[in-house]
Amino acid sequence: MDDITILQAEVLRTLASPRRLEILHALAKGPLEVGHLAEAMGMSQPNASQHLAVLRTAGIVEAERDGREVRYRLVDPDVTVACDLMRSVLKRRLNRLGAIAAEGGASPLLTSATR
Amino acid sequence: MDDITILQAEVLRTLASPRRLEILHALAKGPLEVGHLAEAMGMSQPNASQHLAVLRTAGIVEAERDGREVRYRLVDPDVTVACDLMRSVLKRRLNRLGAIAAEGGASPLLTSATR
DNA sequence: GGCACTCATCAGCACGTGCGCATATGTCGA
DNA sequence: TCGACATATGCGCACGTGCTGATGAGTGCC
Repeated sequence: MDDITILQAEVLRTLASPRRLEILHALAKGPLEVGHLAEAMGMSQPNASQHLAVLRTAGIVEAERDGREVRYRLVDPDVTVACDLMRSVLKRRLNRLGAIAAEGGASPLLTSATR
Repeated sequence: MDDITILQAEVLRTLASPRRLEILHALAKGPLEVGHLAEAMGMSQPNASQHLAVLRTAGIVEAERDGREVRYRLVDPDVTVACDLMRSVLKRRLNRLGAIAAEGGASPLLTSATR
């Protein structure tokens, strides 16, 4: 099997978490410390630290010490560009399918999203 | 939490499998039947069918009966565009980090890919 | 040095997922 | 209708993952 395919699957699996997507979305606006991040999105500090560790292991974010705080930032904006592209695709789809669903059509895309 | 974020996480989770990425890659060249797909990538028929069911539930592929065979195709090439974009980003990274690793530097991106 | 604070890590549990295997459903030809 | 083929589904097991709670490691202030 292709190495890049396996690597890509790992990165995708890393991103396949609403929490981590939110973290990326937050870090896209600028670097943040662990505590601020945890408080901003209402998760426990260990949980935030674990998610950040996962993102760091995947090479998506990087850490930098500043006193007793640790500031995290995005390594490469290109990954988030791909994410935003997918995001916009899904947005378009939601709008299109939402219009269809409004007149009684069911959509597989929404079965789990609207439940 | 944002609905689109959750939806995106589900789609990413659906794609976060080397097998399914290979399936997408194969379907990108054109529609395929379940048996041909299973044989082409050396997986059992039920396994291929399950992966296709997952992709179909996520609205990434769609099925069409043709006699006793079922032909699967991509619903929207845009998703694969995002995938290819991420793929090229990773390729660039691999090349860049490979050059660094050649002179002794370690990289978190490669820890799991080269093991 | 001692204390308060920030972050990382560990242990444990609940839950989901992928796989092989067996089997059900659907479709065509004789 | 019966048999052969293509696909889908259900079951069970092994494994990975996310969360909580507790603890350890690093840092700055007194």
